Amino acid sequence: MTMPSNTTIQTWIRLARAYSEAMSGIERALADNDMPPLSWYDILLELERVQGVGIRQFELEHTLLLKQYGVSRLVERIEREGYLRREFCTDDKRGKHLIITDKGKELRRRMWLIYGPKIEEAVGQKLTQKQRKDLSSLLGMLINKTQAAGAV
Amino acid sequence: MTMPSNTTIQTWIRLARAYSEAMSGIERALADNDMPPLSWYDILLELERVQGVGIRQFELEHTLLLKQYGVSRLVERIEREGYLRREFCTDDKRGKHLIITDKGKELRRRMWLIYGPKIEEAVGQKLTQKQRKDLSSLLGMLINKTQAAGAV
DNA sequence: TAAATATAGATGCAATTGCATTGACATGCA
DNA sequence: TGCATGTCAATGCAATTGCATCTATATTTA
Repeated sequence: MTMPSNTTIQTWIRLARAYSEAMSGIERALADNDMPPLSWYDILLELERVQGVGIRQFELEHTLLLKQYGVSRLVERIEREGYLRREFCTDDKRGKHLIITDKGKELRRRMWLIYGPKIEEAVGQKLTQKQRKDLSSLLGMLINKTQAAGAV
Repeated sequence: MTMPSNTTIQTWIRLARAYSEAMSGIERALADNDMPPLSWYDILLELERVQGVGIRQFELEHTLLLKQYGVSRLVERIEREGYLRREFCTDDKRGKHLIITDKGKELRRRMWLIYGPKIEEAVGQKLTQKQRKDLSSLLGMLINKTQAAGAV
């Protein structure tokens, strides 16, 4: 593998910068409103997507790019606060099914009221509709498509 | 502030995904080659940019989007391994000047041999030259321009 | 089927990060 | 000058993360 061109380097720098600026703004806004970190939102959204049937921890690893022990402990904390339940699997006794609680749905909804406007501020306000489509399309080319689509 | 459109949401999701995939690949490659995390590289590059005159810790906070205590401790660890020196400022006795050592320059160079090809893999290989320019330009519109340009 | 190997998830311990506060000095203002 | 306020950096303590390993169960293979 060869070295990147200057354009490639600059693109990477800006990708990192754009992401980091947006993300730190989001995390700050959540913390300022006494909300948990964004990772909680991502988990809760995935659980809400599958509508009650539950999801396995290892599925979250792949979907959210987390480490195995990361999921295990994150989920433990979220469960401790009552936003999800862990049920033993009947078909695979090693596993757990994760199921969002009503309280969890409510938290996700409240987090979105903070998170949504921050996305709009960081991305929506800065670009025209055409520019957003172009950017989305180009970013799509960088993403490993064997993975799931991903969460807001 | 209003809620984001679907296009805005998708753009944000892809931005996060593209960044996270690239970054985790980079960190994994560095760790696999017994190198320190990318944050060390960013610091060393900034120090190398200013060529011996040194840089203040608070400047790194803004340039690298780090917390004050984050810089303080990160720099302490890097210093402990001999990749930079901290000198007391004469003009501002509260402050320290950070200066990269020869060993630090050497480490940065070796890290680039891992880092560079990973950037090429994550960005360069996935896009044409025109696409890279377009992407860079669109990402540039998301970035808060009052901040410094940023590091590789 | 028994043994070998692989997978799901948890956990002890060390390293790192976050939060709040502190100490030391600098700056602004009366 | 003398005090109030602001800034630079460090640090104690709690929370989180990383790494390595462990237990339990599933799957493969001979």
